[in-house]
Amino acid sequence: MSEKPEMPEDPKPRRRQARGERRITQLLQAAANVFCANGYTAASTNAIAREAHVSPGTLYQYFPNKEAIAVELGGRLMHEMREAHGQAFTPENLALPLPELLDAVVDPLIAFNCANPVFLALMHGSETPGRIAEEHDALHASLIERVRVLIAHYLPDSPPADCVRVADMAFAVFKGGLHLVLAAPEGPERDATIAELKQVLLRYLDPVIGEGALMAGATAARAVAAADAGLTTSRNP
Amino acid sequence: MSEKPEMPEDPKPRRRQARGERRITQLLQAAANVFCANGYTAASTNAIAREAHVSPGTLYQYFPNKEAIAVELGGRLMHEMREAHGQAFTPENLALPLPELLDAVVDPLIAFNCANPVFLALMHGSETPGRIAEEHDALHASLIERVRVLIAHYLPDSPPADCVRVADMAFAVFKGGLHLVLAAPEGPERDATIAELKQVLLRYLDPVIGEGALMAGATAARAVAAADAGLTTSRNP
DNA sequence: GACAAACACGAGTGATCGCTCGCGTTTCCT
DNA sequence: AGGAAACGCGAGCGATCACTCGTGTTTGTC
Repeated sequence: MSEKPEMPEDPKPRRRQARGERRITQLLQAAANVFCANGYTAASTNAIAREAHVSPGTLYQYFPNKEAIAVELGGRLMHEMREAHGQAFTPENLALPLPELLDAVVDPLIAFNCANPVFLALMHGSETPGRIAEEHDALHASLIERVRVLIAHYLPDSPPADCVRVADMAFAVFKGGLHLVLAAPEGPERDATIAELKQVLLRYLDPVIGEGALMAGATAARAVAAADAGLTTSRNP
Repeated sequence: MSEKPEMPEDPKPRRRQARGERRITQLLQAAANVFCANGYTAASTNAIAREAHVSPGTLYQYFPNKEAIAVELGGRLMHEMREAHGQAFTPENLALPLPELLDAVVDPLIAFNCANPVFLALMHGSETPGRIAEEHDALHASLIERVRVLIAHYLPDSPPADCVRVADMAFAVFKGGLHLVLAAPEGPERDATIAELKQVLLRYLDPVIGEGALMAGATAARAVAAADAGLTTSRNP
C-alpha cells in the first residue's frame, strides 16, 4: 500500500502553536478589513498581509490560497451568526406577540451585522467565490425556513407556496432595511431607522399572522384581523 | 493664441461613421453581458471585446479605458431609466389613490430592472468605479427626493426628518423586494412576487398617507387612518 | 480612381496579482 | 543542551490584466 502510516483523517493535520493561532485570527481580522473596504476580487493577498503586518509568505503558511481566507472567515462568521441567532427562534419566543417576536428575531441579526459589516460585503457580492456563496445560501435557506415555519404556524390552512412567498418577502424586506440601517450613522439616527424597519415588518406581518398582534400600537389592527383571514396573501382581484 | 482653429467644444469631437456607432452599441451590449455575469472588476476588457467579436484594439478605439465603458453604459441606462420613470411622478398620478399610485411608480421601475439586469449589477456593487457611484447616488437621491415630496404632500405637518426616513425606508424596502423579483423566474411566480412587494409597500404606507387609501382591499384600513393621524411615523413608546 | 480618415486587427508591453521557495528564527519536547 | 518542527521573511516566478502600436482594410469625398 502506498498509504502513509498515519491515519488518513485530514490531508492537513498540521500541528499549530499558540503563536500560529494568534496569527490566523490576526490575518482574518486584516482580511475582514480589506474585504470590507475593497470587496473580494479587488482585495489582494499582499494587501491583507500588509494590513496584518506580516509577509506574504507568512500568510500562505496558514492559508493555501486567497479563497481559503474568505472561506475560513465566512465559516467563522456563519458559526458566530448561528449562535447569536439560534436562540431567537426558541419555542418560548415563538409564543410572543408580534412586536416582541420581531424584536427577538430582528435585533440579534442587526447587532451581528453592525458588528461584522464584512459579512454582508462577503455574502452579498456576486464576485465571491462559489464555495462561500454555497455556504451562505445554506444559511440563508435555513433562516428562511425558520421564518416559513413561523408563518405556517400562524397560517396552518394556507397553501405552502403562500407561506414561502411571505417568508421570502419578509426576509428580503429585512435585508433591504438592513442596508439602510448600516448606512445610517451610529446613534439615535440608526436607532430610529431600526424602529422604522420593524414598523415595516410589523405592518406587513400583522394582518398575516393576525391573532398575535394584541399588543400592537394601532388599536384598529384587530379590526383588520377580524375583517377577513382569507385575504392573507391577497390574490390580486 | 495657441487655440486650434476649430471650436474647443469637446476635447474629443471625433467624427464617427455609422459603422462606428453600431460598434459602440455592440460593445456596450457585450459589456453589459460580461458585467452582469462577472461583475465590474472581474470583467476583463479582452472578454468584452471577445463577447462583441472584435479585437481589443477595436474596443480601445471607442473607449479610452475600462472605466469609460462602464460610465457610458451607466449613463445610457440612467437616461433610459429617467425617461421610463419620469412620467411616474406626474401630478395626475400624484392624485391617485395609493394602490394605483403604487402601480404607477413601482411597475416602471420593476420593468426597467427586469429588462436591464446589468443596471443593478453595476450600481449595487461597491466595486464599481467612483464615477458611476456618483451618478447613481445622484439618480438615487433624485428618486428619494420625489418619494419624499410625495410623502410630505400627505404629511404637511410632520417633521422633515420623519418624511425623509419614511421615504428612505420605502425605497430600501423596494430595493430589497426588487432583488427577490429578479431572482424569481419570469411568469406567474414573478408576478406574484411583484404583487407581494406592492402589498408590503401598501401596508407600510397606507397608515402613513391615510386618506389616499379608500380603494384598499382591507375594509378596515379607514379605521386605522381615522384612529390617529399623529402616530404616523410612530415614536416608540 | 485617388486621397484621407475612420475602422479593424492582434501580438506585444509594463504593471500587478496570486503564490512559491530558500533560508534564517523561535518554540517545543526530551 | 540539542534537534525537529513550526514560524517568519521577502525577492521573485508565471499568469493575467489593462492598454498600445504598427499595419492593413473599409468608407466617404472629390
